[in-house]
Amino acid sequence: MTDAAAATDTQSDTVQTKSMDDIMALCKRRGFIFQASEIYGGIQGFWDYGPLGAQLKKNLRDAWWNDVVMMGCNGQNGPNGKPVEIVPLDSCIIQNPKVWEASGHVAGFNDPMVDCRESKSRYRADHLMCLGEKGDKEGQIYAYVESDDDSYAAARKKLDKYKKRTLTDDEVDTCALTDLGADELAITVGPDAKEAGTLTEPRAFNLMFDTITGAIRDEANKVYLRPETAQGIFINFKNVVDTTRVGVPFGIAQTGKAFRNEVTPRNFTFRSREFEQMEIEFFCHADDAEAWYAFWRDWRMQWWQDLGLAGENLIMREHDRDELAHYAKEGAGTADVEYRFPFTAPGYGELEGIAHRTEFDLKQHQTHSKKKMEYHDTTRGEPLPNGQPKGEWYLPHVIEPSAGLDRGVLALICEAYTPDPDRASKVFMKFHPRIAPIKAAVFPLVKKDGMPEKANELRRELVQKFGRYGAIEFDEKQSIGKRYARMDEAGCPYCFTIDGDTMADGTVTVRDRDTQDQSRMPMADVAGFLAEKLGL
RNA sequence: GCGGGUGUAGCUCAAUGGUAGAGCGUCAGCCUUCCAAGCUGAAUGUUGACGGUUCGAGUCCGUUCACCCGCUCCA
Repeated sequence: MTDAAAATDTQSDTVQTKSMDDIMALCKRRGFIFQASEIYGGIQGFWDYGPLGAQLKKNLRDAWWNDVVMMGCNGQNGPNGKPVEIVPLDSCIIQNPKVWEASGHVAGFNDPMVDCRESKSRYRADHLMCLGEKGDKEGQIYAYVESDDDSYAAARKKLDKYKKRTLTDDEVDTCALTDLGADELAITVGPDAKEAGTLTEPRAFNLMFDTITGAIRDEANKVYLRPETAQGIFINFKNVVDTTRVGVPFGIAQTGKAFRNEVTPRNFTFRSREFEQMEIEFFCHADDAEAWYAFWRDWRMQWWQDLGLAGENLIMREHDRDELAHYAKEGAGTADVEYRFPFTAPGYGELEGIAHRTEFDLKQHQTHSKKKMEYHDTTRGEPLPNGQPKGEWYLPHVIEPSAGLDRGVLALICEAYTPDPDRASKVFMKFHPRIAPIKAAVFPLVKKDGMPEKANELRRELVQKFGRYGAIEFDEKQSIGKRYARMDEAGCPYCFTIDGDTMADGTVTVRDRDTQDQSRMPMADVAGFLAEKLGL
């Protein structure tokens, strides 16, 4: 998360006034999200989706799948002036562990950490350096943070004070903290500590979950649950190229679960240990990477806005060069689509990252697997005598728009949550009709005079036409006000009510969730009305 | 991992160490021609879990689990 652009939030404080506790209570009450394993006391970092949540999540996933994959960025042309080509993939959660060695995750996800008992600080062990007087085996050693001048200066100062004199650079010896033995660690003073021996032994944080394949528990058969779906795409790059009539530039898209053993799962579903990603790896020539990066960055922002995350709660943030991931250092850049959640406000939390990963991943897999990953581009190269291009072999660059499905759902829920003291439910969920889990409700005004039968006719028609997009509710119990109120809390955009006039002239009342306005229309027009509202 | 807070019905919350309750919601019935109306009734709890002190623990103590906030972390 970041608090960039946080300074401009004074005019709209709608999000800040939304209580995350209230939102979580509604999620439980209406069956959007439950704590996983709740009856056994829960389990940290895992959440289950209830009936409404599951449908909401599916609607968001479907919207992504349809717009990205099936329609190739909603049918628009890419920067090359041609339709954007995307093909789907569904790769395994568990792969050969060498995949994660090649990707850097085995090394990167095992950073040993050191805690300081005195200052309560935590450091990455490989980021800590130590200094002491040359040749001194027993005097105190001072730890400092690598390439942090202030931290180094503080350590030097502490050393001088301990030795009661100012040491010259030549008299000082430095080494990595990870090279220290237990004895030496006991006489080491932490970067933010005054006393020696307050640093713990470096402890590995296993950020990848592992398990074991085969019937026998043998460490040699250790495998990992994927921490990102992306690698499944990279390792299938050649398969797709060889078996599908796609040519660079093109993308491979995939949705699926990923797992990260987060040190501190927090903020409802925002940082879960099991989560679902929606990832595109878009392959293009290095020369075109910058244009494609800009294209994806802009379109992905637009996409989230079109789903209802409009306004100033959504921002696009380009990363500073020094905070880029290792694979993106040399690229055109990385940008995040970020949403201002109640728990991040006035800062923002990441929904999707668009990164230029260069050719890093394909190169890694080419090196580790010793399989050629280069693409033969027959549209490039010098023209041959017969007029055809000579062709060019290269490792494509990758633009990766990687979105968090669960984070998207959470943002949609937070955005939709709208307190309204003037209405019966006191709150309603203002979901965009396209992603609303319940698309419409049909009510007989009273349970007599043939109204339930008539209402059932309409219900049946709507289920047949729209049931694949979401639920069509039918309710004949209790007062009409209660039924409207229930639908408000579930976020159903339109309710259709059959009354005495319906029996006489065939018109029904349509009630709008957001405005609470009511108007009449012929029952025969309802399906057309709903189709238009759902964007079908 | 550290510090602080919280945990009682589906939800929001009460309950001096002394019989576990209310409102809302849910369900059933009556009533009802457009916004949780009205009436009647019903179901729902090992008070997060385990242990201890006590004649007696939702309440006090210990441990543990989960959630929230602040650090930390987030290839």
